[in-house]
Amino acid sequence: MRVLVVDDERRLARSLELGLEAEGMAVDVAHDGTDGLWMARENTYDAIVLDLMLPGINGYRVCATLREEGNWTPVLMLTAKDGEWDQVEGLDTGADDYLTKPFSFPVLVARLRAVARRGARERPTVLEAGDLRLDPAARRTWRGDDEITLTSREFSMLAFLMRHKGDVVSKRQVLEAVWDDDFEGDPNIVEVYVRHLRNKLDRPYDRAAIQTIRGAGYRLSSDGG
Amino acid sequence: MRVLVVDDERRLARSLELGLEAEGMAVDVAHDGTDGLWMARENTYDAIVLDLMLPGINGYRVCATLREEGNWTPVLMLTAKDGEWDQVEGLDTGADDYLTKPFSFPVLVARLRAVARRGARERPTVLEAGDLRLDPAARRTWRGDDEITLTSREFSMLAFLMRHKGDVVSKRQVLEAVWDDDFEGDPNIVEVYVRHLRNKLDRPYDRAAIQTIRGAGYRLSSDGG
DNA sequence: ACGTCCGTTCAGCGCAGGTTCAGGACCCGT
DNA sequence: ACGGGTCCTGAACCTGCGCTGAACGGACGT
Repeated sequence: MRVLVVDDERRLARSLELGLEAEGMAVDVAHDGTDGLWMARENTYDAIVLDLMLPGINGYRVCATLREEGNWTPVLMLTAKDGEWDQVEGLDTGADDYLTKPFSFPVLVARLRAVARRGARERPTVLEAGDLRLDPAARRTWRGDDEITLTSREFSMLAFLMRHKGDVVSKRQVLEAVWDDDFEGDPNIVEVYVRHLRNKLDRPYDRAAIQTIRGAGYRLSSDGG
Repeated sequence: MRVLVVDDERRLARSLELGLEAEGMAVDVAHDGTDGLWMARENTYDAIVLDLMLPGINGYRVCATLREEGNWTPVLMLTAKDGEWDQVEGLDTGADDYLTKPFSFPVLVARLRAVARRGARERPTVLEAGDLRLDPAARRTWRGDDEITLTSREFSMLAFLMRHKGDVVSKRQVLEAVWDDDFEGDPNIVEVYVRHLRNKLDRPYDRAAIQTIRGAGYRLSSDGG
């Protein structure tokens, strides 16, 4: 059984590596999101242990990216938080299970085996908000029965908004999720893309899915406007 | 175990850093609220030691901001005062524990470990006071079934009042929490915003959620008026 | 080489919403 | 009754946010 461990806490990663090898698994380790993503792409694993908070690209995006690329290797997400939201979030991204830090090692092994046994997910998740639908794996979007063609940036921005539907997300959050954690350009780019999305999703249908909350950010209405 | 220490007293911060590292922890240090907030956002810690009184942004707002952004890293608040208000205030903000200066180092370590072990807090539900409801994540407010649209300032002021429902809060406290702890403008701004809130929340419903306690401050009635 | 598509930057504009201010109402002590 | 202080009120002012259209430049295909 081949396992990839992605965690930036070296000591934890190291002890996981040793522990899992003691369980008879073949373990690869990556210490940040970029490496993790790269290794997951290049190799075939039976499961991936993925920390949510990572330097470079966070676990959330690593998982989402893999899924969007059609890679359905089982993912066990590690998270330092235990809020209900994070659970939903993790699963919505395409993680198959999650574990809250701190966790006991035997539990991790059990969950990991279960997730790997269950095999890769059969069905990709489709995000919905009213009559707005978005399929991350197929990279397709619909408003009702009409398919909407979006560019790459537009798509990942809408995906992010839909994962947070109903909640206000700040411009900063959007930048970190859709662009990069250390994006240093003009934040106005977010406004520009909101505009693009509105032109494609709202204007032709006389709807208002994306609301702007002045001084706070944007909110995708959970009923699609 | 990764810990972030935010304290502007360099000597104390330094000795905490050394002491905690001697306990086997990985310690990062920030000397003001702005840096602290930034580091808490950028990294993942098992716990944060946060001084209440800070230059830049005070500890109260650092914690509140993190929570509003969905960051539930355990926070141990340090305060130089030992007044009842500060305890309530600290915990209401989303701090998990507090410690009054001066404190003994072993006690700090013990509390810190306890707070980290207990893990991050659960995400709070919406704030309620009678038929007044406020959802920090969605940035929405209702009186009964009617949704009330508030501006950014109005919203954060009402959020503050609701976190302290039933308690009298002074104008000074409001200024420090909603504006800045070094706000130097006309304190009358608080009265102006109380007025705005009353116009939106009370007047149309013939209610009186926000009471003024002459010479002391304001109180949000815990039953919404 | 050229055209097209996308991502990004930029400057101008309109206005929501924040802040200030002055006058009036009210409360309280003397 | 009077005066001082606190709070309320309405309006005016003005900053900065978000919106918009256009232009630039790189990647890519033809």
